[in-house]
Amino acid sequence: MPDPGPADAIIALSAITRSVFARAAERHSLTPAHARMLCILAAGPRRMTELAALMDVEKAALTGLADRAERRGLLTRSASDTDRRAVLITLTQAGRAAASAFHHDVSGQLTALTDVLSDQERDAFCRGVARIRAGRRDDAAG
Amino acid sequence: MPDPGPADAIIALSAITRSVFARAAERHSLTPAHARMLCILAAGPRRMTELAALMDVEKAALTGLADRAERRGLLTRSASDTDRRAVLITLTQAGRAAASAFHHDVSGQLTALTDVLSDQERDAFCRGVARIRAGRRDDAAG
DNA sequence: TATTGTTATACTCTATAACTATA
DNA sequence: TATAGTTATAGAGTATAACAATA
Repeated sequence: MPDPGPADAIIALSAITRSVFARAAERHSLTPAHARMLCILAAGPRRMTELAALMDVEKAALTGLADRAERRGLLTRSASDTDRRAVLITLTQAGRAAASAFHHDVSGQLTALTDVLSDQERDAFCRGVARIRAGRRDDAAG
Repeated sequence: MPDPGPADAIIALSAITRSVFARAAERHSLTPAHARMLCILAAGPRRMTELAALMDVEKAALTGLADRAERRGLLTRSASDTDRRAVLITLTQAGRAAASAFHHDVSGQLTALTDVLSDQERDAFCRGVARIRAGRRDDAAG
């Protein structure tokens, strides 16, 4: 492998992130899947189907995931006002606290990784990722 | 969230990679865990303990993972010449072909993501990641 | 008819603890 | 004693298919 290339860079960065994420979840007594779910729900309540799509899992898989999180007191189910079939998933106070602590931990770890970069390099990195994300959204839309 | 920052950039990129990886694995009839294992083994045979460390799972978990991959004809176990306790995991021809096809697929998808960047930006991104990786290795060493 | 969520079922993935064979 | 790998066990995560309730 003479020239790593952008794909290998992304893969390597992802492996690091995966590891950071897994260890942080363990520190906060969360499974990686629950940690991911909490981070999404931190932005606000979601319906089951909506949350399943955001997590990229089947709705049937989400039922079990939500069951276990509910049993651990991280979230609650409630009825929707407008659609009697729908269920609204909302974080409990404990769930919000866990989401916040976990996110703070992970963010700190990941930000620390970029300490080796100059301010200029760090900005360039962030801009590059923003462009990639924007390009991907266009892809999905078009 | 007024200023995304480097942590959010890394998290976003990781989410994209996760999705690309999962869909590619599905296309190649591999589980994500098997795909990951094949990519590591593509570099050469490994002992169970060694492979478990590289995958960041317990050796007991690797036994089942290797069992299923062996059953699917992706790898073989063989005895080590120097240590009669050790087992050497080697890809079969089918395993090498699957690893190669999967890696090619994922690399293509990820490289395409960076098409929205200029050559200069892409180089800056790769250099940044290389620096982050180097910093992390120093961390682990020191 | 289509959609929302659950249940039923069957795997895969994972960790912990206990075990064996070897070093 | 320590290490390499397996087995036993238990639980989490996931998908597919079938279902009830509601739209």
